[in-house]
Amino acid sequence: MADISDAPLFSPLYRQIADLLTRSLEGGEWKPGEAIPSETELATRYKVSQGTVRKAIDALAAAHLLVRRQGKGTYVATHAEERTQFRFLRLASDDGTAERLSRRFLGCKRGKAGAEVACALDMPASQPVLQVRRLLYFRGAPVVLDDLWLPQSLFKGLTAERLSAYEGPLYGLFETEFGVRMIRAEEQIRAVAAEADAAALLGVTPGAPLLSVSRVAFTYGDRPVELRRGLYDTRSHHYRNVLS
Amino acid sequence: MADISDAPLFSPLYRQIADLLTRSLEGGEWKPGEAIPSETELATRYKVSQGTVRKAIDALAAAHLLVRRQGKGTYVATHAEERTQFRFLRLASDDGTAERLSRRFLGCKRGKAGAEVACALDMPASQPVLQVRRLLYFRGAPVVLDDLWLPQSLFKGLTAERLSAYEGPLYGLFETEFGVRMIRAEEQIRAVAAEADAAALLGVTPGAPLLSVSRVAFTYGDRPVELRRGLYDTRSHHYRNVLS
DNA sequence: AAACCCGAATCTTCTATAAGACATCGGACT
DNA sequence: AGTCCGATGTCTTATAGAAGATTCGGGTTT
Repeated sequence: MADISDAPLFSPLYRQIADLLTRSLEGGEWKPGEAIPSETELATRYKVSQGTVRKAIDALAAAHLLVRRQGKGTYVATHAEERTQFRFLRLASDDGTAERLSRRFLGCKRGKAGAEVACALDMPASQPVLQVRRLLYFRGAPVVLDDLWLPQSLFKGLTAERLSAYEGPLYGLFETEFGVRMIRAEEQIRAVAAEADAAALLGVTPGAPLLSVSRVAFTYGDRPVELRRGLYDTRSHHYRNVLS
Repeated sequence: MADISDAPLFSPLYRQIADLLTRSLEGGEWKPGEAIPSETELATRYKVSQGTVRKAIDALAAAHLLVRRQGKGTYVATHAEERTQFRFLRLASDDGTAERLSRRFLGCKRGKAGAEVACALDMPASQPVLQVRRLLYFRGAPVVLDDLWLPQSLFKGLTAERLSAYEGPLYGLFETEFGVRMIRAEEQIRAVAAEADAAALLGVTPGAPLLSVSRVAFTYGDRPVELRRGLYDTRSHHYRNVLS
């Protein structure tokens, strides 16, 4: 059984507990969507008070690793069910209507990481990577062209068929099928002119301004596991951001 | 003296205290940069325990309304001093170097709010507004062209001279000179083609892709008090965002 | 005499714990 | 089928002590 001595010393007790919980989450002791043990149960397990466990859980809930439900329990956060997939897709329609979005996968090929991809994913160059290309449609019209790069080591067996078959957000697939849970992401946004191929796929004129969104997504331990570059047609949609 | 009875009933005690504190902040009982009374002092004032006051302060600190400093006290957050003006300006250089930014004000004229501006600022159309235009320079080169619309009722006496004279972030000026503190902002980002005048000011070719950032900034009570539209040259800079 | 160093006192926020209130759900009972 | 009720979660509040920051004064050094 886990014990306090596993955690780094000279750190507040509740933080040590939070680290232990994070490690259990990372190790898959509790799967996404499941409930973790109750606060009192964890308190007896770690030999601390319920309030201390609570404060540790508070920190993880603030980081969206856990979700609290009063009276029911505390659950491992998941991308599979949450309708807030808009936590990672920040595109919204100008008229504010919630639109059904569909998608189409254009390709899924194996290759070796170039310098840029290797750098972003913090891996040696020419490591095997998986490249995926897809289109997102809002109300039937193509709006987003996404290119993804994934380390093959983590996503063995990922094929275009499995991508097309899975319903729900991509990060839900990664989580349930490959045990890779995205925690956090950083994006770099710029305006670019549409190249010929992207313009054709998005139905815009070549040279038209597009939003370029480069994302690196991280899993536990701040390990980068996905590089994504999206091109957004922002004529009737926009990237929404909240500064708080 | 304030009392619990001022707060809405049937809400957790710590939230009631948080609301009272927010009202005091809004009313200017403690000015930005100043320290608020200690937790124990507030506890005796509101007739609750120190821990409850603490939890209320925690909530306001999480919303960046207050800043805690262990051993010293809790301070009212301010835009005037914080070097994290990059909480609202998310532009970063591609090479990661921290650059000194300078600015130049191009104009400051009075007028009446058009339909769009009035809608964004939640005011009747044709209300008097102030329009400001400025350029931001990174390393001597123009990168951002900003247009601001402000309700004249809140910013009486704001002139181009005062804008140029003030050192530090614009929101610091608003806060210290006009008592308007920005709490939160929402941005809509899109890619647009440079118009002739913007292209000339930013030193890009007309039609070049630019990042368009429309921001509505809110003060206490979620009252919108600023509309801002920025055009960013993203050839060697990018808008940085963190999804967490 | 002036400058400096170093604790004690006393502020502050931070941590840990305990006890009771509130929410949810399922089974027993009417 | 509807209602009550208890078991089991989280949520709220309270309290005591620990840890960090500042001030101030006495002692030492320059």
